Amino acid sequence: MSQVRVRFAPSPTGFFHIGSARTALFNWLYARHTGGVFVLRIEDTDQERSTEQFLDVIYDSLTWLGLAWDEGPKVGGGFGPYRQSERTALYREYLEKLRTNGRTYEQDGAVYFRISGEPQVIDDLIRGRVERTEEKDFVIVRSDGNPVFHFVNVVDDITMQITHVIRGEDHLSNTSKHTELFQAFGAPRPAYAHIPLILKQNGPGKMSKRDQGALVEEYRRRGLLPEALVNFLCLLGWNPGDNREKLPLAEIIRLFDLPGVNQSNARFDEKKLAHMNMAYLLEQPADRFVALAHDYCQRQQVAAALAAEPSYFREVMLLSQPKIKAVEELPAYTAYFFAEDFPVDPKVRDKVMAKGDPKTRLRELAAALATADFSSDTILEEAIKATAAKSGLGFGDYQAVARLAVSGTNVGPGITGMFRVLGRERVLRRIERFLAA
RNA sequence: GCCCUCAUCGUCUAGAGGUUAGGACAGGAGAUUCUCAAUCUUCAAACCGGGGUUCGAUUCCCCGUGGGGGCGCCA
Repeated sequence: MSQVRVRFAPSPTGFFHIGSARTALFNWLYARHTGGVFVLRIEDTDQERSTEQFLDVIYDSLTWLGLAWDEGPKVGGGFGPYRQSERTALYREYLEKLRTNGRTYEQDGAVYFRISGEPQVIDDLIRGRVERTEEKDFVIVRSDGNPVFHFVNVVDDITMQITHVIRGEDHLSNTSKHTELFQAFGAPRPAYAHIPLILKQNGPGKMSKRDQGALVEEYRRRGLLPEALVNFLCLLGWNPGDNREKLPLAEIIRLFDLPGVNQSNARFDEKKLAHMNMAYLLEQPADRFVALAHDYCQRQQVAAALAAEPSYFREVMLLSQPKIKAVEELPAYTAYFFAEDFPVDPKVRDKVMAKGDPKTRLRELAAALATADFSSDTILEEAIKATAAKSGLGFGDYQAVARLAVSGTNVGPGITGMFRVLGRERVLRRIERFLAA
């Protein structure tokens, strides 16, 4: 059997949609699974709407997702060029074939394709047998001379020797147009696999570019891990056949196959994506996590964090890694590590100060910390416990007020780690200031 | 309107002609911790309706209903 050749064929007319990402992903997975070739083809025949900016969005998004193409723009290949705007001679040639066969006619300056009207039957790898009869002749070249999608799509699939067309279900009804054209060219047609659509999470209809969470670029900007998004997208319409959900890409590649793809549309669930992202974030090696945090701070221009010593920045981020759910929480979560004028949550203050004798506790703590060893969390913990024991109290009686004084809030990493990273001087200064206020 | 397509917890899904219909996210309740998370335990939550076929259907078939898509000189 000859090598599998699949293609992802976006048009650069807007930002990169999550549905496009999944279509690209399924094509890529199938190519990797079968040892085939993943072709990127740019469908830019709509000159009105296509732009170079959106072309870069496609390249950047695919690269970010880790979906490298084997043939296509930038990497080349034996079936180029890979932008339809550069293949006009080929289209003219193929149009001529139809013309000589008497399958075209002109009307209002446009070229129409004369359909056979025969029922078109496809044996879809996902949906089974689908039969549809095309009823109307359709335009294949616009009056301005530009060829139309259905035509160029088929010509390119023929000339690029595409073996499997994996695309969204929104093309299922169009397929009869395409098979008519394959027939007219006398060319063998590829196998089809129409994957279900992604529906918007609220309200009716499929996800569109305007919907919340629809753009890949958005996730990237927010610091989402691409591997988390990829894993999540795989699960939208496919599963490994057991109860596993978070699984390595290599394992997905090994198990992925077209008949395993679902037939029903799936609703997008950002909560599940967020959970997946957290799971991946938790297991990131320290260096990668710090790099992600730094990238994000740079993009968001978090000046105070960026101004810090790299080793200090690293300590702060590693302290936060097990506590956060997303990189985008980092600036707010770590603000008090990088500035003395951090905000104090009034509600937390009222609550903490209402119970017991917090100021006395804080004075006792300050006295102990003045001589304590700040080099390790456990030593600090022991020191605080010893102080508490003198008053017949426990660690918990000091924790809340200490946290409030030093960070202004009631959420954050453990206070011992917080103290260690901040250092004695800063911690004592904050406590003094708090007691004086 | 015509055509295509789909149908299991709120959501993503597993499942099989006979199952206590399983898992995950979200939600509830506990446990744990130094707060908040995470983690662990636990609760609640589903086979769209009607006809068939069958000893038996949520599973197979038909109809209906509901959802989604297509019907562009967009892709």
